[in-house]
Amino acid sequence: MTGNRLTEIYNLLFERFGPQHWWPGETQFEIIIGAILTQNTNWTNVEKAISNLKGADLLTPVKLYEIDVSRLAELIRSAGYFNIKAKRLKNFLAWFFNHYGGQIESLEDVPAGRLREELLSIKGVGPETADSILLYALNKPVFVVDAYTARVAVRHHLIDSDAGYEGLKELFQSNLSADVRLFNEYHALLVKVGKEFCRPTARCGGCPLNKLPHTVEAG
DNA sequence: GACCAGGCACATC
DNA sequence: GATGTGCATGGT
Repeated sequence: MTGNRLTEIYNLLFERFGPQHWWPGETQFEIIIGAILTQNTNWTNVEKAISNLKGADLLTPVKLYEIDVSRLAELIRSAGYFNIKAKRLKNFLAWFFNHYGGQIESLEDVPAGRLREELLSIKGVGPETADSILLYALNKPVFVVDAYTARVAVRHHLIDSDAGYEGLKELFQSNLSADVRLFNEYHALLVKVGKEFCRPTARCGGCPLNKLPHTVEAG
């Protein structure tokens, strides 16, 4: 029942918007850095920060591990919260080098459940960032939840409004096949429809999901 | 000028 | 365990 509804939503979104080509990043490492930088921030702001790092030829594990945190903060200023994000990147890099020698391939060998717990132990890496790294950088079949996911699911009565991150994640993971490409595209499509039609102040006109049972709760 | 954006940690009750 | 607050730039 819910599974069919989730599939119906996916199909409506894909028919309307097509493939989203996520994650926009050239390397696995770049995707991880982007996952931390995009916390509560518009992606266009993150692109400038990543561009700065590339322009300075610093977007490698070793170079970011060695760079001074204050210089890192200046380079990522456009991403917002730049002081705290510089620390968060450093926290991740310290963990990455201490436990995995700064080698992405070493991360890929770790079971997703264990790696998720380890990522969550890093200060500055919460559930969404951890799951984004697992799915988009490491190709593990975990569903990524974000503010848009919650808004769409609640407005279409797929889950209670007081459901937390894990509840939402379980909703999707238990009703869909554990498919990396499906999870990749589904999350990206939810972000797309969220940006265009499912904003906090509702403006649902033209939304491809309007044919579904629907209650708008602005704010 | 207010509101929003691909969160998270921490304080307080 | 729920709720509130700081973190900050840049686009609409």
